Amino acid sequence: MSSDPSVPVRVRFAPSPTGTLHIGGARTALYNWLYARGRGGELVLRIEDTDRERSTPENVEQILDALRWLELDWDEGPVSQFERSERHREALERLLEAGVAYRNPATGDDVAAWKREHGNRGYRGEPTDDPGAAVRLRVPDGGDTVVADEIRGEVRFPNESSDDFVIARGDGSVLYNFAVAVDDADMGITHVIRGDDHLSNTPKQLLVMEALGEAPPRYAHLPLLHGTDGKKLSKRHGAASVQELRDAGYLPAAVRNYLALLGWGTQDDTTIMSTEELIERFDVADVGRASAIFDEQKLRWLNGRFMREMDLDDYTAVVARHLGREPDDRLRAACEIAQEKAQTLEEVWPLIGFLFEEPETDEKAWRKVMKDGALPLLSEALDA
RNA sequence: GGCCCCGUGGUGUAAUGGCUAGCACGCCACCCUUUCAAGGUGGAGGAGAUAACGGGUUCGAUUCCCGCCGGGGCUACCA
Repeated sequence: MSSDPSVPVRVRFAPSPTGTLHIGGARTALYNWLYARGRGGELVLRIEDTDRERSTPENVEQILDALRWLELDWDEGPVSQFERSERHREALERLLEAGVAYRNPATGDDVAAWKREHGNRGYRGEPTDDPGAAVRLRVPDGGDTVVADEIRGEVRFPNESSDDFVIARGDGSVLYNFAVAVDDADMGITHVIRGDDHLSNTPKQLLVMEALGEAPPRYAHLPLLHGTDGKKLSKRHGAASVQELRDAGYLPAAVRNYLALLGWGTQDDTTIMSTEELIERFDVADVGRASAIFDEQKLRWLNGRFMREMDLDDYTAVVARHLGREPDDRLRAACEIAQEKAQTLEEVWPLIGFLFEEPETDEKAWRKVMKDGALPLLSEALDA
């Protein structure tokens, strides 16, 4: 991604704590991290928790936990967006006073009705004096709002078809698209790297920044990750969370490598890369435009490669931690055998477990095999 | 419905206005191995009417343009 080298890169990862971090979010975090680390820039972690209904401390902790496991560190934060409400309120007041934003009581149904009468043009409402009404931003009637995207090029959104959208609730609390614009500007974010699902939100954020007199950052919208059903990956569709990957016995380094390859590739076909190499080679401008499907088979293969390349002491330590055992000599000896076979940490125990615990005898199976006097026959063979 | 994005083998990707569209995963076979893996070698698979499909530009298009179909996103006083 090209940018003014005199301005240090400053990116942010801004998840909303409405559930666990799934692989789509993890990839977004990774790309931001790789980009920042590759240019000596900074990564800010911001928690988009303005939805008080769905945001919980547990979910925030889940996200931090996932990030730590992935070994993706950040330079600032976590910053709670909700705790910045004073700043948001100030900015909102400014727009209200300038007349760029106005209070309006219209509901979603009202807006839909208005649009039906106006040939689907963007909603334009009348200001009201009611201090308890929601606040909308005035969208210009003509022209386009254009998003200069590093991955997709210039994307134009005709203003005429955009509604005057709500930026604050009747109680004065601000909405997502407003808070994001204010925060990105305030925090001096230079590059916004996020999922494609935000591309349609970008003109709104651009309009807010313009109203505020702020210069916009650069944008890069990553293609979304889809499930095998072709649908957007989400928690609801059972998308794998980062902690599930951990429990399944994948190595953070392998996950980083795999995730990096989901939407991005090297020109020379290099597949297996250390994190250092990833940092050196990755550029968000080289990310593809098409959505990708998460393929666990390739992750397994990649993970196996990483596991086999570890030295035995590290390997034993990692296995011990996964199993909740002590990395003693016995485990080390067992690991030596398992290392060439296992693709994931989970696969290690089935391979070596018999060395640590008495195997259970399946009575039914035993009887089935030992019928017809097989036992004396075998004993005889053993003696001979 | 409106606005927007996307479309290279099953999956992830690479290169390219012009040799047989490359690589990886997966799949098949063989080798190695007491077994299973791992590893090695080779192969099938993108219809010799190949890049969803149909047009166009061009001497020539997967690559540029248009259309269409399909998938996806946004369209909340959610994020």
